[in-house]
Amino acid sequence: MPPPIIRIDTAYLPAVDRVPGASAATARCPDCMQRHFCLPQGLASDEMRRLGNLLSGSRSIPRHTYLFRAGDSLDCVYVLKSGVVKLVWATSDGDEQVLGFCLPGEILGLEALGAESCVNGAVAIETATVCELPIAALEQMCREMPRLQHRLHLLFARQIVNSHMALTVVGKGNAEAGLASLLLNLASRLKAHGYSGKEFNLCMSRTDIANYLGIAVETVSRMFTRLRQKGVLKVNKRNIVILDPDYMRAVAGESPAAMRARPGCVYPGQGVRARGFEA
Amino acid sequence: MPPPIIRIDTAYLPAVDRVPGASAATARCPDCMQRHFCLPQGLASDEMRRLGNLLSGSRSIPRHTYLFRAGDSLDCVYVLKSGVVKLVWATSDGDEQVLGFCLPGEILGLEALGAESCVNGAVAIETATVCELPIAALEQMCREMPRLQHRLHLLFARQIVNSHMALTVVGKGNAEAGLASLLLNLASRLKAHGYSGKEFNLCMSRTDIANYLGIAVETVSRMFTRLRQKGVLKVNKRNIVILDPDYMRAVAGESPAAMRARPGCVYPGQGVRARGFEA
DNA sequence: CGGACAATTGAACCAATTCAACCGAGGTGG
DNA sequence: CCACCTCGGTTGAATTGGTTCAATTGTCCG
Repeated sequence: MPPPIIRIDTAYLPAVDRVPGASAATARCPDCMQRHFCLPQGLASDEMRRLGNLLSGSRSIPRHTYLFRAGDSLDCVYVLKSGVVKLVWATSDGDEQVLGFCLPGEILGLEALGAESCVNGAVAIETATVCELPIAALEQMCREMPRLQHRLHLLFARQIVNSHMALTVVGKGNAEAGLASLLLNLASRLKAHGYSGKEFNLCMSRTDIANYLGIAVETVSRMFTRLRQKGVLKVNKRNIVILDPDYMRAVAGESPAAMRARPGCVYPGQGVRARGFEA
Repeated sequence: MPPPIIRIDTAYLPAVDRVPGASAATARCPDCMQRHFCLPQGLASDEMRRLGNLLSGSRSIPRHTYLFRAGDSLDCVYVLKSGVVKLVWATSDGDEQVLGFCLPGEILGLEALGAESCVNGAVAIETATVCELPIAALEQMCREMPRLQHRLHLLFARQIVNSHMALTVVGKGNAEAGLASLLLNLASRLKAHGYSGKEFNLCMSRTDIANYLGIAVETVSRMFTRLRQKGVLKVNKRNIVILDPDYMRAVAGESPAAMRARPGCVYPGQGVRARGFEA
């Protein structure tokens, strides 16, 4: 029987990308392979060390178990070191709604930071390891370290933008666009964390994807085959290769082309600098 | 010709709820009618005063003008004192995607806080007034005032939760549910800020609603008439009265089951300690 | 008044759902 | 070892909810 650590570090990677030696499970921030993508990004080394000392260690979350549940009052936020976690929340009719997926290097539980309890749960899709960051200490440290504070705000903001991106795509009546967008999003997030932007393993089931995109499982399946038949994707079970990123972007609607000046809308003039965002 | 201030303060209110004397446009935090719902909620009076001094004054945003645009680099966040603002972002094919609506007392521009530039724009639907909060000063003050820091985090978290709620509703293939949910959401947010939870004026056009919900305008119209025919809503132009909230909640799917524990509150932990959710 | 725009309604069409059968992989137990 | 079951995934055929196209009304505003 293979040691579980193998699956942990490589679950979301194609075989070729595996980094065999890097056992990140126990590393503190300054030694962690995620340090350049994770919360402490941009911190000075002593700041990073302090942040690392804050961590109350790593935790391993087996597949299909909850990291936290709706209604839990969190006193920590979590940084995902490896594995994949899905964010869910329960609808009144008993089934769950998938809100998003959390990839390695990303942060979990921010949405509960100022609140007393969390409205959504987090389930490991693929065996995961997380760092725990006590909220009180994190807030204290943000007060002392402007750079960390700023970084935290950036991560907050990203989460919002990410949700916004999901909104633009989900339920636009276009299943193909939704799937394409999700795949591009996952690819680029993995790429941002140092992995291949072209090939990756989907850790989530078709059911989860369908739930997230607000479409039926059968439709997800059909869209995969359609994209495969068009030669845009190579699909082998959950291993995905993006063959034609341009086409993918085109069908996805390419949400944040936001930077184009739109004629037909008035400009207040006062205070707001439009200053041609170069195209 | 009626003075514009009338429209500003009452645009989102049914006539009966109007508060004629309250000209909030120039008030500083300690005197502002929004102070109990807005950013400084829970602050001590001297803290509130300090925050108020930070404000670089109020700005008025005429209808259909941008508060900020995608690509702008914001050095302020904004607090909406009156009016309604929609958050939008431009898709590559030239049309816009409505990401959400911002109601009085809510905060704008958080999503740009840590970033270099903003990916989404903000347009006044109804003539709006905002307070400007220089980001640098706000961050500085958060470092000095833990309560404010915590409050800011809460507002961040709410925005995320709000996006999540939108996600669960949009594109569930059920237009009626989407509309019902939006109306309930608006109603409860207005209620949370001291207005009627039953009757209100929709400030947004059917087109905006359709865009936001990811359905066609015609469908929005049909859903309105359907809900009206069922006796659930009273619809008069943009004036809405919710006659049967239970039915509304039922069709809306009532996404976060957890949220039913606290009636009248969309957000997690609105200052209220909500321990133990049943179920 | 006339033009532009918001909203509503009707009819035809189409994409995605639903219901159903099927396949392969994995696990279990006789 | 094979029979049996379950589960995730794919595919087919029929149905439907929402879109699209089109026409109508009403309202605001120059």
